[in-house]
Amino acid sequence: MTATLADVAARAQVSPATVSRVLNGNYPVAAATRERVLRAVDELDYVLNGPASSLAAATSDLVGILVNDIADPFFGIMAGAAQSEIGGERGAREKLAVVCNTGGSPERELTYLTLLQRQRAAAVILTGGALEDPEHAAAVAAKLGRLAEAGTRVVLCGRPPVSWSVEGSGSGGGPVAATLTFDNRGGSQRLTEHLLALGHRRIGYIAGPEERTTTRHRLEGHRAALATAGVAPGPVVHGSYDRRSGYDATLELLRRDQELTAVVAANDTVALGACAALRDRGLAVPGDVSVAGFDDLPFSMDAVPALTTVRLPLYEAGARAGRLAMGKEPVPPGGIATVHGELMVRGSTGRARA
Amino acid sequence: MTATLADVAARAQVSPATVSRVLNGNYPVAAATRERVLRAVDELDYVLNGPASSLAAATSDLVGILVNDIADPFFGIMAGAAQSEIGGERGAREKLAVVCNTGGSPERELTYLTLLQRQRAAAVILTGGALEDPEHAAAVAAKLGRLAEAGTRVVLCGRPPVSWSVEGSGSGGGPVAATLTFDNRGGSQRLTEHLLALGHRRIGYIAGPEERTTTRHRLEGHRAALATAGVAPGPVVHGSYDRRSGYDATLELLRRDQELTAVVAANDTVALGACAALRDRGLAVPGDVSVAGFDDLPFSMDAVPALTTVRLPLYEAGARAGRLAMGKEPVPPGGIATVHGELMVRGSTGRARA
DNA sequence: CTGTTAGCGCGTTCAA
DNA sequence: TTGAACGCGCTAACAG
Repeated sequence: MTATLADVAARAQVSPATVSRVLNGNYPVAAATRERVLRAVDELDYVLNGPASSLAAATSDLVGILVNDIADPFFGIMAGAAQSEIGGERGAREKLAVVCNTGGSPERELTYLTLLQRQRAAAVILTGGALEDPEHAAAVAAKLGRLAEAGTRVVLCGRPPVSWSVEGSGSGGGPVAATLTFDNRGGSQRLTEHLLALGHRRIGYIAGPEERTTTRHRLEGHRAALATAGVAPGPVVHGSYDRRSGYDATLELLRRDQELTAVVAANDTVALGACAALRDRGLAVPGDVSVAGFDDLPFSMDAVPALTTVRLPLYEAGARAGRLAMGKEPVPPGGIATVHGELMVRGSTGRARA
Repeated sequence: MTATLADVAARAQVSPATVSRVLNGNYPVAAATRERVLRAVDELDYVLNGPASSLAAATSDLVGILVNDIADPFFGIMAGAAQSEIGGERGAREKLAVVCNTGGSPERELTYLTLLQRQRAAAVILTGGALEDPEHAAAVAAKLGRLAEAGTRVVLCGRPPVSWSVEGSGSGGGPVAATLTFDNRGGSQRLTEHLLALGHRRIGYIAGPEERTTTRHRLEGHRAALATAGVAPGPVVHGSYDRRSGYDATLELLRRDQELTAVVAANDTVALGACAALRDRGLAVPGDVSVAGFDDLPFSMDAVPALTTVRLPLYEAGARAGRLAMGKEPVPPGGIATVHGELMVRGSTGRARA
């Protein structure tokens, strides 16, 4: 049988309460007593019963990190960074930082939130773009409200603020403790401006999945740049955030406009697919067609040619979200901070061909 | 305040026990009663208290998936696959599949195992190579033993079987319910044979971190192929599993042997770094030097030239590990199944230059 | 500084 | 098919 607190107490000849106190380290305990207790713990291979502890204390040490696609380094980097800030909490109660993969499915997102609510999670971090379906957005907002009520800290990372219908009194920022939102629109706009400056006038755009905030914002930035320059928008194709999608979409773009001189992709992975498609078509990058991505994932630098893209400080943002979730860092004014991207000009973009 | 089982019972005018029964669906309950209870649950926005439930039932619905590096798709793909098999359990008790990022640190690995033991996890999946340090291996084996004793199913995926000192009676396979091990040695051997067949005789090798099973097995396969062919081993450099490491190691290899005609890398990411280094040195791939990787991650196909590598069925293996952890699939004979890799010959390897 | 006393919210006997 | 009673293992008052 597994040893319990009482067993340890008996062996150390103290009361269960004392054992609890040395384990949690929240109360003063005589050094000698502590010593004895720790020895007993060791001898019995005692491990705290998490559920019992959580039940009694009405809090748990679970922290959930929701990601859309765990196989995508975009999320892996953020999640890993957040986790490293949460796990390392020395001295205090060890938190169990845990990542949940929704696969982009709205149902699974809600399921995971419910499961975390069940566990009375200490905090929840939602990463990446959100679905724009109003019904689902409302369901998530409601869920987050209930989590917050129960004392769970909710942090958003790389996701726009939740629109919170102010139905109650003016409690402030709704259920979300802090939001780190990415400036997808601005980054995308600067990227397209870069292409325009290189003389490109016929630019195809490979957008992400429809109904997603990230997709829309990046597309809006692109269009804003075109509009400002008085350039007519080129063809747009939607797809998922993977390489295959970029490949197929590029062929479709070429079908729609043979004269394209540049392709802007929803992200780096898609951009790589685009490069592959162009090569297979016998088109040189950037000689015939320039290609640009977004995010600046590690592999983008190694592509041939290296990818022009917008660098998002994913690690830093994830780490900050982790600290915010742990209450280790002050919440930004208004609860919202915008994280900006940096244009990285590399070999995949060049002057437009005549 | 959050609603409790008792609140629901009061509203539905039944006993708490009955509510528990409809929620868990393990006992017969009259349809009309169930209906009333479910309505009450809905009206009160009731969510089961996980800790209380786990305490009473002495089991939890948490399943832990340990990975070495969550930002690496190698692990992301396996973890995502496992999670998808675990999450979708319809009808039964919803499991919370959760991934824990050890970052390759032995301490964090043990910490996470303890945390999962605390939570009385239903199952634990350990993915990827293990550290070969005997002390740490023993500590992990002991931990797994305690987990198994407490009823946690332990599954290994992409990791060699734990050597289990048979100290007790012949209980069989030790604490591990099932092991899916990758045939790193065989795959590596076939890869090197491929290079030998192309006429390469001076082959550099970029190994992974020292003291890791994956590193050793892949290196052994490589050496076995050389020995069989009677070819002298070339230079070997160790590094981490990232692109930078591949870049630096390649420069070092060239320093040690100017006449190298091929470089074998610990994995695809490292291979990409190697390609970059060669290019920067003015060497063509595969014209001057052939390059090969391992794993066949999605981006490897898109590299220029596309990477010759060994394809590991990561998704399938992860999914199978997930099913094994859930007891949805029969354990392989002896508790151990070997997953083989497939040699993928692509553009990055060619005939050795004269 | 330490022991005693109550529950935390739920699952699971036992009866009915 | 349902209800009553007990206890899971621990923390948090309150004494001492």
